[in-house]
Amino acid sequence: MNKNLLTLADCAPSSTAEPMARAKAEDISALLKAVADPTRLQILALIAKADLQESCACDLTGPLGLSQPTISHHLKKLAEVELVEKQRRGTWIWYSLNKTRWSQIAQLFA
Amino acid sequence: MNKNLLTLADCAPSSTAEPMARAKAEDISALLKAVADPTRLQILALIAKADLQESCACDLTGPLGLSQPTISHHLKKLAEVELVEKQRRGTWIWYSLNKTRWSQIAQLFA
DNA sequence: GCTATAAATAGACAACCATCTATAAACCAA
DNA sequence: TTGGTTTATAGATGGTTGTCTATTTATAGC
Repeated sequence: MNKNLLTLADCAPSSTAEPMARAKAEDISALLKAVADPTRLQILALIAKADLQESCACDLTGPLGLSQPTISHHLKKLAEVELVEKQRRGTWIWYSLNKTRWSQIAQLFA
Repeated sequence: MNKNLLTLADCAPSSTAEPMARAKAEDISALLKAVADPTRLQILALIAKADLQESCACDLTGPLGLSQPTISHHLKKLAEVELVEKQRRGTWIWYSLNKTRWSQIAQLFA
């Protein structure tokens, strides 16, 4: 996933050649699906604006008006594609953005 | 949608303030959902690599192994969020990428 | 008008997903 | 160990969506 979508298309020799490999399309799709949810976009924005750019899950339920398991579910989805990272400090688990992964998405559309 | 997601977060004064407006999150989500599908990513790549960077729907069914209505369905989704544009020339309808819209996505993750 | 081709629509169906409640697991402090 | 707090998991449910077949609409040529 080191080339963007448009240049990826150039890998094939002609306009009637094979399409982008399905497996690669599914990889990119999985990453984008994780971001393409309104609640997860709000979660990412909340983390980004928090002090030290990290939040614990319990700080997200209130502003978003969602149950704790629902927030946990979304954070798991974001962690699965490595868009957020978790770090346990005592009772709390702190979530932060993986900016490398973030900019990889930007590269896809550059 | 003229600021990216991370700076959008800065609009709020403190870490306990309101989250990103739900309506805005849903707008961005709708755009990203349109791209976050493996078949639609393949369609976009096929259009990008085609001669003159445009394809008619009938050129997509073969390489992707999908029915004509399914391709039509995906092209409609992409057109709804203005990621592709359509132009009728006789019997065929030619689809091309809206690169302005494309780069707007890149801006979100810049 | 008739026929052929391209694209869109309608309707059906299976798979996926966001959310909830209820419960369990992990951790800290007495 | 007991109790309180935070996070994760299990299971259920309603809504969304990708795909298909069948049909309709639009255009071109005879």
